[in-house]
Amino acid sequence: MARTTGSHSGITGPRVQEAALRLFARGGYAAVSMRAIAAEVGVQAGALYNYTPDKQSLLFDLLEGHMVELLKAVEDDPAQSASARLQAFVAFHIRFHHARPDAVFIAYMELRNLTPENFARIEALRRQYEDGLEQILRDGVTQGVFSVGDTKIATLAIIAMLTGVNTWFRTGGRLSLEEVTAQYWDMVRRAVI
Amino acid sequence: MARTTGSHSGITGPRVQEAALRLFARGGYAAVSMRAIAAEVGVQAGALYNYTPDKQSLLFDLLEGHMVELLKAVEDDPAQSASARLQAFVAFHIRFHHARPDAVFIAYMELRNLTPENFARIEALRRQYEDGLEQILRDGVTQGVFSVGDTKIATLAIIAMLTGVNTWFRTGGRLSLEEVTAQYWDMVRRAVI
DNA sequence: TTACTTTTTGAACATCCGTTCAGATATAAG
DNA sequence: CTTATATCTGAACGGATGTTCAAAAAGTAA
Repeated sequence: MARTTGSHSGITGPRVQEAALRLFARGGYAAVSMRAIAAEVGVQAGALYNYTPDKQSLLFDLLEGHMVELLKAVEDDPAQSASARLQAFVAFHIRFHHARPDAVFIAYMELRNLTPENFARIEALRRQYEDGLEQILRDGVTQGVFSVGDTKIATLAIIAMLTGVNTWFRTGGRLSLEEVTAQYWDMVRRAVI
Repeated sequence: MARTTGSHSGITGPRVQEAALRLFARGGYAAVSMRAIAAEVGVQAGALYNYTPDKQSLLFDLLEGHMVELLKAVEDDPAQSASARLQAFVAFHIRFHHARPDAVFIAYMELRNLTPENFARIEALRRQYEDGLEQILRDGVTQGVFSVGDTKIATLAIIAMLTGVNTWFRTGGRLSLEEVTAQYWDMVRRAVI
């Protein structure tokens, strides 16, 4: 046998990405074999190479796709007050990351498995995202509504704090995501205002 | 040939742990072979099994050792003010983690490579550490000096924020570790007081 | 039906994996 | 020096690894 009934590139391609994302997040890049990804898709290992030149590209494409999506989704209206912009950022970050736990996990864990060139490209995208938050903090300081010693440190501190939600929050727990977001916003607000 | 000149258990044992720590941190548990660890020590792969029953135990012992050391090193004097205790915790956390970047990295990244039983044991130790901070926050709230909506969330937020220092801070950069610590303490203080 | 393209199989490649163990060698003890 | 023990080597085990590719099957178009 060879080609299976109903096989189609437009279907298998995304399924390969999804399977790789899920398995990389669960077991780690190095621990997941191409055969395991293929089995998840319901295909033999050789067929994966119609959709990726190699395993490394599979990882990089996932990370790059995640970062590009993140940068596309984040919004900032400099016309609004710095406080409102910061609140919007906090809510956005928690919501966006909560919706993609696997991609977020991989984006933080598998950087070391990228080639140096690929690593640099992902890092540039991450810095771009950080710069968006730092600009809000800078504007707030300039306008005299924020009191922040070092905006770069505050940026990294806030992002680390917000991303941490993903490590423990589970839907159906003691608090809703909205309640959690309110709590984090309260802490962020007091930390910088 | 077999036993090499100067070979000794008291020397090789710790060297195996150190090599495993360094290599796991750099490449990830799954990506590091026993042969690579052995090469780092300057020994053949078979010799490693004089010091660990298997690769899994090597990882678990590293994580458990790190967590036990962390719990042993953290100090808290309930007789002091909640604010002083919190400041001491912030300074301790940053200092302790900065001194052990590899162990910290592994402790956060390789949990998924532990067997369920080993994972549960490490998680229990981590929770114990978190509980120490939460107790400080609770006491502060009880004494009316802290204003925290949810002490559990605040605990996780603070720890995530502080641990994040390890991902970017490098000695010799723009700021000293003391300056960074002061900045973080400022943010933590304002977030909870 | 026929001709052509897209997609997948299944086997093969060389290489690496964790782990075991008999035998060899260094160290320590008597 | 002899004996015993601790330590390490080197080879071997079955199996898994990423990747390639000719051949086969399914889909598409006439």
